[in-house]
Amino acid sequence: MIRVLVVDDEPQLLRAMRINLTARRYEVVVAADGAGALDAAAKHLPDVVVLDLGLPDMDGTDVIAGLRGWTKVPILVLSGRADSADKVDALDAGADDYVTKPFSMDELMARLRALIRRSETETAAEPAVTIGHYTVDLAAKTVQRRSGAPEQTPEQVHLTKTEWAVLEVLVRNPGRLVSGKQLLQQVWGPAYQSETNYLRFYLAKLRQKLEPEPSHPRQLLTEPGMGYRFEP
Amino acid sequence: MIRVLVVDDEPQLLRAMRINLTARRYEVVVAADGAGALDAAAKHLPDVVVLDLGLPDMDGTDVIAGLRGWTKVPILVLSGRADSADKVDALDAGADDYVTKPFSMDELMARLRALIRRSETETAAEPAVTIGHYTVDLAAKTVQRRSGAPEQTPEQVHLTKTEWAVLEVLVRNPGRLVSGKQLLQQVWGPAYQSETNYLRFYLAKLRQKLEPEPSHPRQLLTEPGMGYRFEP
DNA sequence: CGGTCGCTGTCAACGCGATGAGTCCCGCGG
DNA sequence: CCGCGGGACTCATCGCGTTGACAGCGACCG
Repeated sequence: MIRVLVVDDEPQLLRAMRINLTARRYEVVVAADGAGALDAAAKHLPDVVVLDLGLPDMDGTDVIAGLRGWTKVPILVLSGRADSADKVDALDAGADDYVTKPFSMDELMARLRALIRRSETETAAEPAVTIGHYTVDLAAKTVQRRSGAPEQTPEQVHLTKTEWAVLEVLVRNPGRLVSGKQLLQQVWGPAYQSETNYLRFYLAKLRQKLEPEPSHPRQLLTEPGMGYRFEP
Repeated sequence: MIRVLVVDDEPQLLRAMRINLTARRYEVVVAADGAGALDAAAKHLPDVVVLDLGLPDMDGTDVIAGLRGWTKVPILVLSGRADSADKVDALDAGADDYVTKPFSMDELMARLRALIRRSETETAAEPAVTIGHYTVDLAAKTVQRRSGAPEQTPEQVHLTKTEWAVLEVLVRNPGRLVSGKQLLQQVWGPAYQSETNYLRFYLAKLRQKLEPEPSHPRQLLTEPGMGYRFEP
């Protein structure tokens, strides 16, 4: 869940933000002043910060500087002042966006999405799955031996294009049964529905490469007459 | 030098932008319509795009979509329309910021700086990597022989522009598989998707220049049917 | 209880596509 | 005018995908 730190001294605005953000499935952390904002940021490590510049205890740019001293978290600034000099100061201090009050909540949410989208692509971390003695990284397309695995197992395993395609469909449906027809269509295209020998062949290859005992698979399972299943 | 693509159909605004950007040491490329914008982006590979939504030939969000199809370059949208629905549409289409006309040039420049700052921190992670007997410095664009390397290897290696572009994409994704399509689009632009012979040619050149045994690459690896991978 | 059928796992061989390397041509800049 | 880098084409080679055959196993039926 994406965590948003909202910093503002107006309870009404805080409340409105909390309602809107929660409704959009964000996790919300709030702070009412600059010191509280820095504390909350350090404690909760938010994914994005919405910062009102008109805080009672600190200057807005100082809050930005305090955050930028140790984190690159995206900062969206709210301010009642529309003066362009204020905007330039805040942006050059390290803010990523600047919205003047009064603002449209839809626009604010769109700007938040834009910021989150950009910071997400930086840290695009695809979940890694473990099969047998190996760690499978779908994004990097790598299979590495896990630490603690027997020495004679290869350090890295090479999977071919089709092997990846089959494995990916199974791994993306963890614990769920995938019918043979569904697998064939996803990997080979809609025209392939009955070539179950392809599946047998590639499941055998995957089990040989990944399972400790290929003849007694524990994670790449066959459901006779139904299909295949990846058990995480 | 940071390259800015400015897309607008008003010559006056183009002129003003060019003057301001040039004065601030940016390299400026301009386009007057959507088709020209996509062409110019593919040809010049700008570091940031300033895009007017009111273009004569295409809808603004289509231009954004056309760019986002192959590049993550930051996009700052200019628009005469202050309607929040327009802003939401543009931002959700992939824009990073939205400024309504008339605007303050100082503010626009500050917002550009904020976008560039963020995209720089994304890409400027590891400036130096080692390949074979050489140290590759992406920032300085130099390849130097490492200490301890055999004497007969050249002290310095010269890479051409395209060679750098290919190498850079690979090195910026260490250990991850990069598909041939992705490489082609990032280096040659969106129109190139199937010219895999270019890739073979330049990968061969890079391997000849960097790998100790060009015919048995150890770090610039081919994944048959899938793409290429830089192994750190 | 035995036989047969259907499904699955395994294996070897073939053909094709992708890859790597070589060569030529063209445009551009010195 | 020449040299260099980039693009386009060709060809030999290798690995992968495809294909078919065959054995093992369990279920169902006679």
